[in-house]
Amino acid sequence: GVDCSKCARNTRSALAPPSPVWSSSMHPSQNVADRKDNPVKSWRPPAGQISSQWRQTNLWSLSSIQSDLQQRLAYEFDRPSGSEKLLPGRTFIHAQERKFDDMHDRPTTPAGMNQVMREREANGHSQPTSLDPVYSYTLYHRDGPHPNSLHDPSHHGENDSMSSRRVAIPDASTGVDAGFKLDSHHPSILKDDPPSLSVGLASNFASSNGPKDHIRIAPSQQQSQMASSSLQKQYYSHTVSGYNEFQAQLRNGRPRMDAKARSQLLPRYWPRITDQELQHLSGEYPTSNSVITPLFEKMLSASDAGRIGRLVLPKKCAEAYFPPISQPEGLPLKVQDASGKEWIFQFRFWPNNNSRMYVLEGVTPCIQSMQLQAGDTVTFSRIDPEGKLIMGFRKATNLSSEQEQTTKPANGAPASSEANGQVSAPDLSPNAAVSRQNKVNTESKSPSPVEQAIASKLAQKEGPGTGQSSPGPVKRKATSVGQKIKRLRMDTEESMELKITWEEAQELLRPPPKAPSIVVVDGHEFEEYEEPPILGRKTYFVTDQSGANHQWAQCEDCSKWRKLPVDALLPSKWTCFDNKWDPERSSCEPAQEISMEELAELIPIKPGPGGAKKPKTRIEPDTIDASDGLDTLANLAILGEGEALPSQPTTRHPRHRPGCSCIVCIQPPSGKGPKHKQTCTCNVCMTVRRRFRTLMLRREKRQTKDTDSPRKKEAGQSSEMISQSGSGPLVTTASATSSPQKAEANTDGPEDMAVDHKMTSSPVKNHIDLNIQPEREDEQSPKADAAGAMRLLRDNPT
DNA sequence: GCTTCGCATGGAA
DNA sequence: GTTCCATGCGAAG
Repeated sequence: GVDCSKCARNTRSALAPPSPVWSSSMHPSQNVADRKDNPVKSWRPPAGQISSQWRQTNLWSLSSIQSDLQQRLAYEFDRPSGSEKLLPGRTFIHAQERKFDDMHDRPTTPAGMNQVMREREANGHSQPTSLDPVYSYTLYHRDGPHPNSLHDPSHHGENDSMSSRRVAIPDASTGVDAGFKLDSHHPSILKDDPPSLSVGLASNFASSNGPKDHIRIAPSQQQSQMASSSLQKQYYSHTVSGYNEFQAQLRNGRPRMDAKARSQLLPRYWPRITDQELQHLSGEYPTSNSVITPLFEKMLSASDAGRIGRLVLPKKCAEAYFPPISQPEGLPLKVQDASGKEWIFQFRFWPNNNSRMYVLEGVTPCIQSMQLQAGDTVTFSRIDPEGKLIMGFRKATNLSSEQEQTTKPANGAPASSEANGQVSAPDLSPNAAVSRQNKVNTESKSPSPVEQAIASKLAQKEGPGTGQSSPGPVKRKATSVGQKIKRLRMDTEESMELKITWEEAQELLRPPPKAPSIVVVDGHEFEEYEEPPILGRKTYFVTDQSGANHQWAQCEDCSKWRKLPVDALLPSKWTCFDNKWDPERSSCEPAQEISMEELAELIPIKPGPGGAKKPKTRIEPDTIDASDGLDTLANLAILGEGEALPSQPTTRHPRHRPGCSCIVCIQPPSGKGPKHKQTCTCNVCMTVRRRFRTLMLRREKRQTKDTDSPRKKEAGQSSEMISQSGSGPLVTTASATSSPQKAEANTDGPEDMAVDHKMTSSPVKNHIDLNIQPEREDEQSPKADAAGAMRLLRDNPT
């Protein structure tokens, strides 16, 4: 690459104020040296070019492949350009550029624009018309004949077909026009894509966080009046595509394809731009009547950022936005960064599997200049009408950005530029806007202890600096940061770790101290906590032989186990001194209440000191394995209500604190959980039975409201079913006479449970469908209800 | 032996 | 199954 910043600056100053003039000092015969003679690294633009760089429109202004150029020009000049004059896009742009305020008066229909265009072009040309090949070449952009093809392979293939090419001939345009001709001649995503319909003004810009496809900088002649106004910039939204589509169709002589083309372009290459980046850009080109068109961006892979100096270009992007090349040698491509430096890269391709692989060679100096690493993102934009290709970058600098990449679907752009303030140019990351949003999210949401713990653990795993974007080329797979990020995939090992961490965290979660509110959703009551669960000390819930419920916790200091009430919520570092429930054992000195051996029978610990493991056995034969989680929670839920229930640690649904018997808590994971005996009186079975009764009561009530006799009969049947399903005393009579509302209200309530427990401590014979939804069951036919009830009670719950 | 170039390979989309 | 593309790798300089 060549640092032509001086040239660029000089040019800029010499041409100040830069006007979008299309005079090119490059003579048609001014040749670009052969690549061998003028390799990229040593290439310097001819003096004549330098002064014209600032205003000429060619992106690839100094082409070295003369044959390619001449071949193209020969065709282009021979080709009638009349159709070009009917392009509405330019017309539109004319009006737009002539006066910003005219935007409101511009024809808003394609036809109207078209008309304006005709008039304008018929009026002649106010701008220099000297035609030089490079200029023409650069103005010109291939026009793929295949609507469904993002690019025209013929223009990139060795058998380049010129059939579809058009010429942006200065005779048909002013300089301004030419610039937009360039734009309009871009047949591919970029060209059509630029959502050229001007709907966005400064206000839009100011309020928009979304991607910007087009940035319009106010005409210079209006700057004085607009300098202090936010209207200085116009920004084109991508949302209005009607005109754009029409425009594209006209100018391309074929159906517009940008939408499709864009869809063909992988989202990770979609350019996005943030407000701040727009500001930055507009500041970079304050006097130019320019439209900034984000083209694409790419996250640097290890190879891209490596010393080889080759930046692999996405094929579609290269073919859409860069000049067509027919020879593998390609051509030099001039790119300017936001600071004004100009770089010359060799844009070329390699044959690859009957396709091509496009690369930019010689990017190392630029990459180094920008201090980019793998994982950072480079962006490519174009400023029209200058037609300059601008290269920006975005550093992936922080963890949040990385996380954002992993959460942002199919788009691997890294950090927000605002985050690090390293925006260098039109930072067009697809994620920029999302970055900001993510940033806001992360700021507004204080991480929970679990999140912090996980983050901390991950950070430890990754080690310092790995949260950053640049992992460095440690090993090949690991260096593919960009790929990993952009593919939004988490490393398998990492994923496992995260899972483990989360599982570990689950055991430590406790509901927040603040009492939850009850929310009824679809007939189910849920406890809703305003605060996230807290990290607590792991305890074991136990029901001793006397039926009393309590939990055991281990002192952080002395490792002695202390018996605590079931409702005790312990901090993560709990010690005997925190044992306010048992003054006799509120220090580490008193001995343990029971021996370790005895304790080991209660909770899953080793008889020796320390070593609490997950419960594998239970002291009560009919209890449920605590490892089964959800039903454990169901049991646990009832514990707080005085029911005699087995001991289990609370391992899941941390938001459902003891007492919660919601459908979530009582429902074991699908396919999990032990088979319950018909005589099982565990809480799950009890709750299911109770719910079933509630269901039947509701139905009975409704039926009673409608018609008496059939309903009573059915209710009787239902009751019979229940009575048949259980071997013990039945609750049906009492339930049937109780208030349905009360029954509903007390579905999960202690009273209900108490009654249930008394009256239905009998085995069930039928299968209990824990997925049953009483409210929906209500909607079923009585027959179905009966069947559902039978199904519900057919077997024991699982 | 090192660097560069150009193509091949294979995983991922 | 096809295409893309990150990167490996041998040949050449």
